[in-house]
Amino acid sequence: MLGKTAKRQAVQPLRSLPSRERIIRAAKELFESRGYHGTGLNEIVRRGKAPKGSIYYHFPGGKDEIAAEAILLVGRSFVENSRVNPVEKQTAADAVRTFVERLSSVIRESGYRSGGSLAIVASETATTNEKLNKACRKAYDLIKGTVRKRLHDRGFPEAEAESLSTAITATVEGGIILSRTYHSRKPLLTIARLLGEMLKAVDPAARRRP
Amino acid sequence: MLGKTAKRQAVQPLRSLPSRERIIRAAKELFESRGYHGTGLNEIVRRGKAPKGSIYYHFPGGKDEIAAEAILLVGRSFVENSRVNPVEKQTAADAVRTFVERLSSVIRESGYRSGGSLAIVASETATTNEKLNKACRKAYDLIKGTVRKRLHDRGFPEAEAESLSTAITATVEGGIILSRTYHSRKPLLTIARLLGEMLKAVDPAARRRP
DNA sequence: GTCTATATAAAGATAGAC
DNA sequence: GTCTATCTTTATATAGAC
Repeated sequence: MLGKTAKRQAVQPLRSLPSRERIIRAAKELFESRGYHGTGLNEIVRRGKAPKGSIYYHFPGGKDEIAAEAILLVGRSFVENSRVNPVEKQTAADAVRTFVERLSSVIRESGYRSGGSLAIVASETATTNEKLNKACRKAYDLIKGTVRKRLHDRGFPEAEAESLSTAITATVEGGIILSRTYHSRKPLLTIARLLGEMLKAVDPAARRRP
Repeated sequence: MLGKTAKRQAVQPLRSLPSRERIIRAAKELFESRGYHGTGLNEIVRRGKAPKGSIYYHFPGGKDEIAAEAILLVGRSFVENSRVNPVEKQTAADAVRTFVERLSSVIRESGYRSGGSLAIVASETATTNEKLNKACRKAYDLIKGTVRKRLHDRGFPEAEAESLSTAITATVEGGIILSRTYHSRKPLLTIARLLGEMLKAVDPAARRRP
């Protein structure tokens, strides 16, 4: 457990939390649904209820710096979220299935605007913005690393956990895109089921009762 | 077979082919790597070697109309491409595996700029541009329908072919994003292998020799 | 830290000559 | 069908008062 001195500012160091953090969160939400190029600084400060004049005080690097922080927040949010929701007693198959099912609910509740996904910004900046490309890699490393670790904890060999973490991440990202495009949970629910079946079939811990 | 009167203008009706078609192709290529919002009309006409002044003659609907055509071209290109490359004698597992492996080569050769993917535009416009959202659905319908048909031809039951086509499409789309982000074939190659193994395990035609 | 005002560039779109 | 010139809007970014 953490001591009493560890307040709820684990991730961001010690800087000004209120305005700066609100800008990052607003950017994250807007990027998720409209992409990097489709989101203006005006929209960000409006949504974040932050003063426009102070943007370049908090982010001397401008839009790029905001985006890099927002992207890393996506990765860190995933890690944090999967740390809070234990799913310890579930098999790998059940854990992935329920995670994707919940994700599909969250996306539907957002009107298919949200997605918790890096896919857009990563695609937009893969070969056109080195700084943001690096940020996206870091975020995917966080997500994939978390998935890999969970699989390994459940008895999957290192190499297999690594491969599966890539496939699971890719499938879920693609499923998010399909569900958002079709405005329907169905693609993600189909993927939840198939990923579960696939994992059950290859789970070394589940071979006891096939 | 087609009669001699059917020239190579199957898809687009009878309009002016040269300039208009070049604009659509240029838009498709630019959207794939930079997205809808990240691509300007100036870039499109420059890349398509088309006169800027004639854009609104060919596309009265402006950028949206160009984008809708470009998106449909992605879907039609996939169908056409999979019609030209027969892969008739392959199992479903081998067909998918070799397709994704080839795709990873194409993407690498483009400097990870290309991707043959709708993912970006679909994500950008899922809830912000109804016209383009519909175009993206049509394109995904074409892609998923082709995959589904191929699976069904190989003995997969209708329902299973439908589910698998969703999962395969999603996984490949996600894999494209990962490979482009990491500037590496590895994610797609991993996915090619795992998709192949997964399909082999569930292929009703392959149960003869497990 | 926050605000207003503004510089500067680029976007999408139009008009009208040719 | 094509071209140039231009309108309007919006974008990122900066300067400087408070």
